[in-house]
Amino acid sequence: MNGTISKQALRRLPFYLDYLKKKSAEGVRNISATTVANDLKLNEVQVRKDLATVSLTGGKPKTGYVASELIRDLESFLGYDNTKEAVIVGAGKLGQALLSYKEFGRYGLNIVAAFDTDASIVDGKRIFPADKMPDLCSRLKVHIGIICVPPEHAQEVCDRMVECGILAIWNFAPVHLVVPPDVIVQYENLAASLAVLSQNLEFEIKDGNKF
Amino acid sequence: MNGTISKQALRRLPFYLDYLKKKSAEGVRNISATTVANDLKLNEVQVRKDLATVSLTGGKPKTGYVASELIRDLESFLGYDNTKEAVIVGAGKLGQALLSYKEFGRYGLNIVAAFDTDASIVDGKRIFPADKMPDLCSRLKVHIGIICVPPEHAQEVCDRMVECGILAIWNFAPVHLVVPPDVIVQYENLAASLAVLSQNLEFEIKDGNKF
DNA sequence: CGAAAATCGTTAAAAATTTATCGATTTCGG
DNA sequence: CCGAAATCGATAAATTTTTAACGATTTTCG
Repeated sequence: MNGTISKQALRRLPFYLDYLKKKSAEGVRNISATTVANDLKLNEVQVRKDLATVSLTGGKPKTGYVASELIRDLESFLGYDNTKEAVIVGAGKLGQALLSYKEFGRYGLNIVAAFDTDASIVDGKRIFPADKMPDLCSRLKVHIGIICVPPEHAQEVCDRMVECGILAIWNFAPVHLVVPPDVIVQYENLAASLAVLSQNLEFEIKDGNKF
Repeated sequence: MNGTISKQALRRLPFYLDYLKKKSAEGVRNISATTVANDLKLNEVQVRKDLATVSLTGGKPKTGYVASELIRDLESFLGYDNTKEAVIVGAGKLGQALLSYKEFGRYGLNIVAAFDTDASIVDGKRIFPADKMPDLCSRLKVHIGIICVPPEHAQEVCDRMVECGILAIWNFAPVHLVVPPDVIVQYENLAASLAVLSQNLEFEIKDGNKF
């Protein structure tokens, strides 16, 4: 309905999508924002607003949204129907995990190659030596780079990516990256999530499970 | 200084910590909120406030904070000096990656065991059959559970964990989990991060790198 | 010593996000 | 057909988070 969306709301959309797909697979045809909110333990108005932003047709009073349409609209909004190419640098455990994560295809992300210092093969996919990156990125017009190297090498890998024309970097290394203003970095920070979890757990234990 | 902290701020703390450790290793003794903010591209007041909440001694005008003290205070605040035990269920690629991620120890997290349907060995660590979990969790008083199984099995693993006395769940499966009110769930949602990245990239390309 | 520069911590304003309220619309059951 | 129940979409209030403004303190240097 409305094109703009907040960053927070954007992060909720994949949740809705997963949920709706599950419901849809269970045979649900129509679904209301109220139901989604209850099941996902979110505020009803928030869900309604989020869905209104992405839905083209809108919902109908009393019946709600048509699940299949809503799924389609969410996928479209999230760009899942518009595959983007990406490369990974760093084929350690994490890099390998991402490389063999089959689901990325459904998220519109196609990992076309992985690089590391020494070439090898993971899950049937070749790992290329790092110096092949520039050529490959420019030839295939890859704009997304995923960094999975140890923190001390992250910045140099980042610099290399920028030289190769990468515009968006998904950084799994726990360091801040310095990039030109036209390059965006999305930090994937396990420590940050862990911090939130631990903090909450601490309260939980301290309060003796009050609630 | 002040005990309360916002969730957002809490997520920034590990960033500061990584940054400060790097600087400290480079020989920096004193550091100001201004410098941190500039290097990390954050708002100066925000950084100052964040640091003020965790720092016991506070900073001094003109010189800033003593790096080593600030690091200590951050680690203490984040509970990194107070190790918590955790178990992983699901020893696929992601589970293995987490299991062999050496840095968790520095984050106050000690993964004491991993479980999966069939027992095996990863990185010198034994993977136990899932039915051993209840016994082990209760004996070792483990309160954190990490879910790395495919989405369709996440809820049942979650239920099992709750039965075992787990109080906090770090969920890497892209599904919402239903838990009793005294159990907390932290979702680690790769798709959500990817959505933010893609969305930003789209604007970037559309705007022709205006900025 | 004393003025200038840098930084701190606090208070206040602005912006973003979440939550509440309400009238309008659609379906269902009698 | 008509009233009750459910849901939508929109507007408004409340909350949270970020950013700005400012006086106070400490160091540096002429």
